[in-house]
Amino acid sequence: MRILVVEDEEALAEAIARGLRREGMAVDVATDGTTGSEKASVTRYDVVLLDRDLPGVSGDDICRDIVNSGALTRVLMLTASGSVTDRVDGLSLGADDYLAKPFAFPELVARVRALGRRATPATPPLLAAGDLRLDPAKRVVTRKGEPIELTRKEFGVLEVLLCAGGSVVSSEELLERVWDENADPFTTTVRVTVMTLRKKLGEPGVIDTVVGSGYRVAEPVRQVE
Amino acid sequence: MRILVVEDEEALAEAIARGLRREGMAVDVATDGTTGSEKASVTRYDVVLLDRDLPGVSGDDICRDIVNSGALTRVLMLTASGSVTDRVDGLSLGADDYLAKPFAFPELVARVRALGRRATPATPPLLAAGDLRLDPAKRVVTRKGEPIELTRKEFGVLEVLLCAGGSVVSSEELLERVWDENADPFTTTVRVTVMTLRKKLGEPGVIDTVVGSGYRVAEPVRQVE
DNA sequence: CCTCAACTACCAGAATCCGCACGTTTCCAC
DNA sequence: GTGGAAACGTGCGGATTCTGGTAGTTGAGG
Repeated sequence: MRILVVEDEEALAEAIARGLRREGMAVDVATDGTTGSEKASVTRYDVVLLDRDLPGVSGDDICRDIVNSGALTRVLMLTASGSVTDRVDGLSLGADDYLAKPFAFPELVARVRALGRRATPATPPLLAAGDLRLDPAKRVVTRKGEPIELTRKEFGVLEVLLCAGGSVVSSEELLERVWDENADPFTTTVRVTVMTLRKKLGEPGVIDTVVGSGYRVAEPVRQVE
Repeated sequence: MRILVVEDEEALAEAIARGLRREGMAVDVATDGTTGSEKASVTRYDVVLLDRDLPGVSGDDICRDIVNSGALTRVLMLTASGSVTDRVDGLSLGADDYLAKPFAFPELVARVRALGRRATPATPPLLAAGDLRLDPAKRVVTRKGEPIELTRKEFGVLEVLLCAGGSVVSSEELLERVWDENADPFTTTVRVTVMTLRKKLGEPGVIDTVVGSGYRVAEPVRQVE
């Protein structure tokens, strides 16, 4: 497993590196944000251990870069502050996990391992199609920068459609994924929700109907900041 | 996003479920390990929230089952004990994340969301023959880059023929694979559908007739991406 | 008690499907 | 080759299914 440690405290950085090497991992070290960013863009690391409080380029920026690059690299954020809001912020930036200093070393190893095991690429936290933007963490949808108020179900439907990346999603699957197990299989509520959703999203239409199959987003779906 | 909460303390389970629902997720609840295991094996959840200390079937066992099933489902382990060894154990069992009780709710939400983002299924390959392209997921067919609108049956027939890779497919087999079990065996609808399909695909002809045997695609079939 | 998301019921219009009738091609026996 | 039968292609109209849309009801949460 290929690891990058970005940490400005040199002693700590080396200690972590030594410990992880003992666990059989290949560890590189960067002691400032700039070289960390460079190394991350050159080498395909499995996991990047990222100190959030870096001088120069901040850990948040590096995290964003890595996530946006679409690489398979996982980010484990390290921070001195262990407050809950900080954690939430870190995760919504696209970090895959979060660990507060001081931490126990076995826990660090376990989390790095857990991240390395994950094969599927990390999805950046913002979905976009055309001039439409959806932020799953903030639960905000905008079109041409204008915010659009959606109900929970409407948001859920749009999120599933965008996550599908333009593939057709049947109303059965929408029901399955947005509603819970008590949903009546014969309900027409999906259709109604799609309709109100379309009305709120406005022109030109974002959601295509594929008769007999389901719905899909018309514009190509991108993953941005 | 489809979530399962397995937690024996009913009050806590419902509190979690309510909170996650407010975030727009579709949440099912199981208050013991057995039903939890059953539900997890029936429904394709994005994330399973798993209490480790369950009466009956333990959380560890359920976690193992889910991981072994090869499903895309992610597991977030919940536990009363916050000791480091426990955390390490949980993660090495295949859980994707770990949270110690008591936890702050925003953090739970952030972690669930981070896990749910990763559950994106693999994209099936594109089928191509000559200048014809078929995307099974997006349900899109193009010729020379120009999109062609097909009905469900037409698309199904073309898909089966392309999947056959140029081999002859009898109209009986087409009927069997594209239509449902109630299809009249003496129907002429396959012939009609093949006709409209040919008309839409245009010249030069893509589908050959093998008199007495069935149909096949003329050009060699490739898989591209 | 009020508000609003969520849902059901229902209708109208459109797309799709499919049987039927008939024309055309292929194949084989002679 | 030639005649005929079987298999295949094709246009049409009705039946069916599917979808968009409206209005009103229910129920949870504040």
